[in-house]
Amino acid sequence: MSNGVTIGQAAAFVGVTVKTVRHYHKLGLVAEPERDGSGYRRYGSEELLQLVQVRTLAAAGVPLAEIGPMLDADAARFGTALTEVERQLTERIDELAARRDMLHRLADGDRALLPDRACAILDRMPGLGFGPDYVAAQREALVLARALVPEGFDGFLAQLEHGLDDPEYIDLTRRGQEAETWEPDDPRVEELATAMADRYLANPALLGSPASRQAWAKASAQYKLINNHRDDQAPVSARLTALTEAKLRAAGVPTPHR
Amino acid sequence: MSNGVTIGQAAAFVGVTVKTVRHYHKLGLVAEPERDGSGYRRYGSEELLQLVQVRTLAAAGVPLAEIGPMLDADAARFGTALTEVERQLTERIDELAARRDMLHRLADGDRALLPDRACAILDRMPGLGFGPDYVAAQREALVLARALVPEGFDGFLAQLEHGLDDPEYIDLTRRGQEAETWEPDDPRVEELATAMADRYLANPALLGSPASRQAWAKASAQYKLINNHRDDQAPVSARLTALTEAKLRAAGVPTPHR
DNA sequence: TTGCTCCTCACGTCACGTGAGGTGGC
DNA sequence: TTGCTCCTCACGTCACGTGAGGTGGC
Repeated sequence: MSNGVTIGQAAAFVGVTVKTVRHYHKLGLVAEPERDGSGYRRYGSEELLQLVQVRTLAAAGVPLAEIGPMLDADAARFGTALTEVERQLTERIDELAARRDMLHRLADGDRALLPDRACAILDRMPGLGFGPDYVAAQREALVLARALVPEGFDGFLAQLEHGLDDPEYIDLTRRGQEAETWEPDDPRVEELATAMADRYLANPALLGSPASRQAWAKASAQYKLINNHRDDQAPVSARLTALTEAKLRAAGVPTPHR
Repeated sequence: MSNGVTIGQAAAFVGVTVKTVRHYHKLGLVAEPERDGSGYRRYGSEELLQLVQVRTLAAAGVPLAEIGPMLDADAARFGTALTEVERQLTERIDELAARRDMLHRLADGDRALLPDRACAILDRMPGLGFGPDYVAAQREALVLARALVPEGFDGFLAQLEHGLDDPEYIDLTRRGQEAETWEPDDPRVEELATAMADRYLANPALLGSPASRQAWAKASAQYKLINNHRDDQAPVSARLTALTEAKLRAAGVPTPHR
């Protein structure tokens, strides 16, 4: 004479565990069905419908505490709530798809931290004669720049791209690399700084767009930090940069204060 | 002189809360960075990379307890683990997309419990002269049948479809509906049962395919339950069904025992 | 009789979040 | 000085899961 299905069958029907069904009962999301002679719950289609409703909403990410009120609301408000949940689900799906792409970039660590455009720049450097240490330092600087001054990042990338398209600038930068093996007071440092400043003045794109320069001017503390980061490992480069900036300022080009 | 970004900047960079970053430190998933003079954590690109790695894996659904071992493994095993995680993510995404479709069906409750084919059958019924109570009862029976005897469900649907394509059968069934207003011992019940049995014998598709009949024969307990479910609300129909089945058995057609 | 399902109740777990109570930086 | 960020430590929360200790059905 027992009517309806057991809790195990009901759970299997909607694809959850028995514990989950009991949990929903405890929270009052699904009405307790009648019991049979042995005290077993017996689910009819009424409770099965409730169970499917709750599970569908829960699986879509709706917090259990919101599901009760949703099901109690009238059809109109239930409908609008459903569309909203659907929108959020679509958002979640898109986000997960983006995460999947991110997993791909994780395969080689660097790419996870930087956008493609930045990776492309770093990828070009070894072919242009830059050593691994220099490229690594540039990567660190890019990562910190992106974390610290996101609004100036695109301009920074453009600046670097202009640099890699300017053979004379590349040449000077490569000599700057070698400078690390010189004594800090080597007169060639001063000489190289002058050549660098001249090159900047000859090709102002290397200094960045006005918008980019403004973003960095506003973030002088961060600029300092990113430079310090490199300077700790490369004292001669630090002096070279300082000298070059001084010469640029002398020529009327504003530079973030160090 | 402080090197690196604060915990808040690091958290914003990877898109998590400060608490989450501290949580990862507590679990040992991200190395504790150096502290500055005030005891503040200062993140360099090294720790930022770790943070991005952990977050990317965690956001992809990898349990935190598994992330440590994954990152400690060599590149080859890390790679295979990554592909596996990627596969699972794709699975999750597909599942969420299916959930979204399910939400759509939830908009009108019935459709969430039954596949399209079953809904189509129920949708045809009102147009063929069946009352809302009868359609509702059929819906309940379908829901229970799907939950209880999934392997016999498709056959059950086919049976119903044959019924809706047989005008004489429809006519008899509609009269069965009216019978609910008769006295249980009205002689017309007997008469109708004979006509029903004759119709079944004239159009054996109404009885279901051999495979379907076998599935239901094996599940006689469930068959009983589904019938009882309806009979509670419709005693005359119960008698009508019993009489019809008796006549079919007398004609040599096996019927699940009630 | 054995194994499977069911029952209740209490506690555990996972991935953080909340809040207390306090200090440091612009 | 005010508001914002940072610090630690303890406890809370959400959606169940685990396990104890027991009964019912084939």
